[in-house]
Amino acid sequence: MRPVDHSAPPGQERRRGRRPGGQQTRDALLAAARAEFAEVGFDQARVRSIAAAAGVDPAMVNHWFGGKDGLFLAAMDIPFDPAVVLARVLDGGLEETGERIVRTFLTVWDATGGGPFVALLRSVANHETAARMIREFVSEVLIGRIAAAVSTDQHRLRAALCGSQVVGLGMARYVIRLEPIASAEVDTLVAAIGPTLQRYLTGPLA
Amino acid sequence: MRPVDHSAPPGQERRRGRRPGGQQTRDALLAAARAEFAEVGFDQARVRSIAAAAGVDPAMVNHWFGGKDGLFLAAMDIPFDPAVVLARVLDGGLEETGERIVRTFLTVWDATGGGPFVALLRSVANHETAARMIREFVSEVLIGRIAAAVSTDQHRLRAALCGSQVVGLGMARYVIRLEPIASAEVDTLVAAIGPTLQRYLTGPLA
DNA sequence: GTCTATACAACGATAGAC
DNA sequence: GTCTATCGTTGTATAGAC
Repeated sequence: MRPVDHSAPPGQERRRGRRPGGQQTRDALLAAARAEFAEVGFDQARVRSIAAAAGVDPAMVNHWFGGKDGLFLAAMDIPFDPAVVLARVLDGGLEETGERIVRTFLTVWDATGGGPFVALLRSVANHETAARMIREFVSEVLIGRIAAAVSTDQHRLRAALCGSQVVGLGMARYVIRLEPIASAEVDTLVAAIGPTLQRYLTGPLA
Repeated sequence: MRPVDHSAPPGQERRRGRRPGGQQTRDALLAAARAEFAEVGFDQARVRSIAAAAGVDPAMVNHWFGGKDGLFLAAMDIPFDPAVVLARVLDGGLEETGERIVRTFLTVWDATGGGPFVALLRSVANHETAARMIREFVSEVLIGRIAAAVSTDQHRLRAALCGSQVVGLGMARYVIRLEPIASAEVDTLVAAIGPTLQRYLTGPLA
C-alpha cells in the first residue's frame, strides 16, 4: 500500500518565473480546501471555488494533488491512496472481495500503527463538519464504488453495512484495543470477518 | 499484615447511623471512582480503595450504586443498565440471539437520539484512560457474559467480533450518520446485521 | 415509633505463595 | 495440595432524621 505523496512532485522546480514559491501555492490550496470542505462537505466543495479562494488556477489542484480526492486526502492527512486501495480490493474473484477488503484495510492501517486512524476518528467524533466530510468521502469514493462494482441491488445499503463493520473493526483494533482483536493475526480476522462483508455485498440481506 | 486493634479504637471512631446529606457520600464516591477508574482502569480499580478515598465504608458502593458495575456506569454517565440489557439479550432462543442484540442496541440508543453514544465515543477517542476503562468494562461485563452464555469455543474472539460490528453500527448510525443506515428502520438493520452476529456467536469462524 | 444512611463483620470466590 | 491475602458483596446492627 503506497502512501500518498503529500510533498512536492518530482522535479521540484526552482526555475525562472516570478514566483519561486510553489510550496506556497500548495499550502494555500490546502488551507482553502480545509475551509471549504469543513464548510460545505466533500460533495458540495468545488475545486474551482477552492482554487479561487487560494488565489491560484484550478489546474494547480491536479498538479499538486492529482485531483479532488487527493486534495481531500492531503487536507485530512489520510495516509493512503484510495485509488490503490480500490484497485487492490476489486482485483480478483468476486467471491473473495469481502476477504480482500478486510486484508487490505488491516494491511494499510497496521502499517501506520493505527495512529492516523485514531486521529481521524477523533476529529470525526469532535467536529460535526469532520463527520460530514468523512461520511461523504467514504460513502462516495470508497464504499460506493466497491458496492457498485460487485453488488446487484441495494448498493448503498450493502456499502454502508460493509462500512459499519470495517469501521467497527478499526475501532476495536486501533482505538479501544479490544482483545483478542487488537492482537489477532490478519489471517484470523480475514477468515472471521471476510464472510460478513461478502454477505453484505452479494448475499441476502433478510 | 494489618493487625486490627478492636479493643482500643484509636481516636477517630466513625459515627454510625444516619446523618444528613447522603448525597455528599454519593458524590464523594463518584469523584473518587472517576479518579480511580481513570488511573488504573476498571479491572484494577478496587471498591475498597475508592471507598477509602471517599472516606466511607465500601458497603456504601452497594447501597448507592448497587455494586461496582453500577458505580462505573454512574461515574461514566452511561445511560443504560447492562443488567437489563443482558437479560433482554439472553432471554429467548439461541438462534435469535444475534437479532436480539441488534434490536436491543438500536432500541436503547435510538431512545436517546444517539447523543450519549457520541459523547461516549468522544471520550474514548480523546482519552487513552477512557478507552481503557470502556474496553475493560465492555469486555468484562457485557461481551464476556454474552459469549460465555451462548458460544461454545473461542468466547473472547466471538465476543469481540460482535462488539466490533455493534460499535461500527453505532458509529454509522449515530456518529457518521452514514446513509441509509442512519435513517433505516430497526427491522431492516436487524434483518441485515443479526445474522452476522449470530455467525460470530455460534457459527464457524473460518 | 418509621425510615434510612451508615459501619462493621463475615461470606464465597479467586489468585498466589508455599 | 494447603495456607493466606484480597477481592466484591451481603447481612445486620446502630444511630440519627423524621
